Amino acid sequence: MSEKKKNYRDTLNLPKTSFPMKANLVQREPAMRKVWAKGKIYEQIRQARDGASVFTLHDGPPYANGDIHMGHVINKVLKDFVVKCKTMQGFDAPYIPGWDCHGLPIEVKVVSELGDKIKEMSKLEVRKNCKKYASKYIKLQGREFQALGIFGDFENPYLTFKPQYEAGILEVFAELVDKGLVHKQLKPIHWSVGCETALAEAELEYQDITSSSIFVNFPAAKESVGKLSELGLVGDGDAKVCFTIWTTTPWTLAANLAVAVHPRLEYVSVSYERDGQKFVSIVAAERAEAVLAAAGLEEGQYKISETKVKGSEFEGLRYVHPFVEGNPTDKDAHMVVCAEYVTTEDGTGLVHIAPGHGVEDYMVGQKYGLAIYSPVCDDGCYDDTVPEWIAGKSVLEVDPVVNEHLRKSGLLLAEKEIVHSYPHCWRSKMPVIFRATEQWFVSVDKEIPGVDKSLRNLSLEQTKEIQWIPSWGQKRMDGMLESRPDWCISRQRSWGLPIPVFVNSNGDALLTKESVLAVAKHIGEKGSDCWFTDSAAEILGEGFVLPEGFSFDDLEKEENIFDVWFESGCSWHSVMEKAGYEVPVDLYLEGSDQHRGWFQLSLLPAVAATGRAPFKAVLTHGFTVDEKGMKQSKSLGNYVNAQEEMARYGSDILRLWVASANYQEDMRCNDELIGRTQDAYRKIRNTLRYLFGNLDDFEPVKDAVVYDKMLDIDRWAMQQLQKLIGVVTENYNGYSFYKAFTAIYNFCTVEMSSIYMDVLKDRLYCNATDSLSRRSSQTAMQEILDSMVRMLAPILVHTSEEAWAAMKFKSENVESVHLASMPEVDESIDFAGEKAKWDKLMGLRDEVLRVLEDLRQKKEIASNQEASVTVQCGDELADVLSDFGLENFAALCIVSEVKLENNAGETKAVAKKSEHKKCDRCWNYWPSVGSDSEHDDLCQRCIEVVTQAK
RNA sequence: GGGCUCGUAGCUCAGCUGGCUAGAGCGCACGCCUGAUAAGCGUGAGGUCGGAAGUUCAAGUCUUCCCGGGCCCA
Repeated sequence: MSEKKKNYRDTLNLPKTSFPMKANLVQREPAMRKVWAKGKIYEQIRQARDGASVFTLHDGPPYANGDIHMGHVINKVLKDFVVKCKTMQGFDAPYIPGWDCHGLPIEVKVVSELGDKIKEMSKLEVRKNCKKYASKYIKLQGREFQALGIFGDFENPYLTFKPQYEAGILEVFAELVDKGLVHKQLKPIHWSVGCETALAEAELEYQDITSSSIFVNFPAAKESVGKLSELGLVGDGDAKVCFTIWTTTPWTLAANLAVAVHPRLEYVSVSYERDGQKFVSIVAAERAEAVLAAAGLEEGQYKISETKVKGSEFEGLRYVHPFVEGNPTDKDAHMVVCAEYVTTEDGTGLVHIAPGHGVEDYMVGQKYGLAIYSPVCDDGCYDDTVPEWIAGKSVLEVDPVVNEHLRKSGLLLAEKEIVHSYPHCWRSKMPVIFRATEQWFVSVDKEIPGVDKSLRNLSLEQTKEIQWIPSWGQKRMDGMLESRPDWCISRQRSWGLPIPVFVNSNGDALLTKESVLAVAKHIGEKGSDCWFTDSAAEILGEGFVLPEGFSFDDLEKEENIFDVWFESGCSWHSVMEKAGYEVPVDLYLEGSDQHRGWFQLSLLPAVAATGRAPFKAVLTHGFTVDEKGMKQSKSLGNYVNAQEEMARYGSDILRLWVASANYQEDMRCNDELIGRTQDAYRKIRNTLRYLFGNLDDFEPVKDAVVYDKMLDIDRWAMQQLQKLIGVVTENYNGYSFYKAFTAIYNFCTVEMSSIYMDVLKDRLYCNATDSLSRRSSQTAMQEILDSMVRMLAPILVHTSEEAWAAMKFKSENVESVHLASMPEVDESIDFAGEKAKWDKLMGLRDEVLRVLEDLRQKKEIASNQEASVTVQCGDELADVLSDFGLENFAALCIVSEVKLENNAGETKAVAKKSEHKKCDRCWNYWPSVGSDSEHDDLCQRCIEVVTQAK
């Protein structure tokens, strides 16, 4: 008996394929990449698309430092999705990866690695080491990116230290100079004491720190006390009359030049006694009680004046600096001024002003003609213009000294500690100070000649022309453009592109469009090292005509370098425009932090130089967070190591994880979550494998069945495929990869695995190999396999390639699936018109399956094939069922028999164990089993198949 | 503190202009199959739609406030 059964097994068309169930991605992927590398796949693709419409995704340069992390993975994989989709849609979509190579992080790292050796090294030698360092990481990251299955011109990436790139930066800079947007100015900027350089906003990190916050009495000058008496604020002639200020940075008091009040705010005087000395303090009415509380004075110990005076009344009054004798500047100082930004949120309503140490202070100082006094050196220590007892001390450590001095002189009204968020240098991690230095700026508010608009306004106009994905990107960018200050583009370091300014002995700067272009030409040939080796004459060229007042033997080179953001912000020109691509490019795609960073700082130079944004569309993605939605960091221990994940699961899994998440929001990510995408991968892979297994004997040219002659359920499958292609196309076009993924995945689980492929088994396995019914389903399966593999190609780059290679027949005669095209919807296949019918049939099928489950729970049947089902329903459904055919519906439910009772009542399915015998070959319980005495264990269909085969 | 943004089952996502007992897939539980087999199928249990007020005949969907998260800034 068992022998007999075995024989029947051999008469079946069981799946057969060499496409393995186990992916073995970690082993298989590198081998596949070797084949791609050997065949120069990227070059092949570019050649194949030569002459096609161009789609330009311009790569934002990652910083050439460290291993790649999940942020890189998300960004680069999304970019690769875009490039591969566009390529498969027929575009010539180049991908030129780039790296940001200059800048502080590398220099700091190199300097610390060099240690003491650095003292004997020239700038040039330091730069050489930096270049070596950057190059190492460019190679490393390049390998890591390619290990993700990313295609691109990794042989010729763009690097911001390449001479031609540097020349491009200067060409853009020349335009800005020509338009008068570049100027030098003494201005407070963020200064890193640790790194001894100016910092850009993007180079700051905010951390909570504890600061000493102090209330200080600034004694009013004698001549001003009279005025205060007139105003009715001072009665007691013995009292020390003071303007009371509050500050969280005591060290800046040394540079104090004024006290600001709000012109329309009301002020009062409070009288009290301290250490036997009577005081009268001027404070904002709203702040009086809070100030007194801070000073530890209780009710009865003080008196608040009835009189209230508007701040504007104080303008021009004088005070005596609490510890600086005389005026350290050559301009006016130590007076009360008015400023709109003074608030009563905290403090006293009087603000100490140090124009050299705060942006708002600076602006107030400009208005009142104060000096920009900044008595702090590069290393963060006071110079010798301050009182002797603090001269030379580090401002980061001097606060207690200042406080103590004030306490001794009786002017410290109160002191307490506060915790607040304060900017820190991203490299040295030290608190940043505000310090006025001479820096180069790009003006955002100066009118650009010819257009009569400022760079700010012109940029704001441009954001309207850009497609922002998601759409709120514009709001975000506009907000930043509206509030940003002038762009400080100079840095005082070695590792970067020098700002091409020459100075003569009069201190006049040579900076013209012509001079910058002349430098650009020289640097484009020799690289920026030449700035440190060559003479001004060599750099500018012998033939350069100097403007009046300059001569070659009286030209010093400035040693400022550019903010790296200015460098990467010119990539649209250095990389794209110079290579002949049209600018604006089609797409920039980065994390949403780049609204402030690369997007904005590319927009500004481009708008300034060309009047237009450098991109047509900007797509941003969110960041990875842990499973609870919290920020990931190594110190919190919730950090996901991209290298480990790749080594554990393979890059197709990582890519599938990227594809499965909605990148517009934060993406929850940990090892478990990535591991779970393996389940989805297996389902997709097994779906492909099943299709492969049943197509082994199928030759389309010979066996294919035209759509009209296909079986109903096969046409249904074809319809579902068209629907899927439509959804996937739409979502690939809209960069909604996770929606495309969901559609493909659900197609695999529901339409294919749970319905179609299950239903098909009887027909595929048991019908005659060459029967129309079998060929019909194979035709659909071939089409589905071919389309699925192509739709999966942008995401599962390796697996789809493996599948493509395993396909005996393909819709396109190309070696790699990445050279193939995306499937397109076959408009002749109407799935909408058939939907109503199928909804009814599938609904009824669900009902039948529920009834069968009941039967199974009662142990009356095991497999569905053992069941006989009776459907009771009304006319409408009965008609649908009759048209479809009861035997077809039985096949759809994988039961042996379906009977119909048109009882005009509500729809109901009844099931029982079949009364018929089981066919030993197909396991169906059909009436025909046993009707043939020669084959009493078989059904009629199987008898025919078995005898025919002989 | 400010700007932008997000918060629907354990996970990934649907829920259009407010309108039936809030859906899907995965995962989970239970069961079936053993002719896709380190596979396949079925059934089922899971949700105060972050919270609270409000507008409305009706709110996951609109308004306000609050809570929590993220990015950027101060």
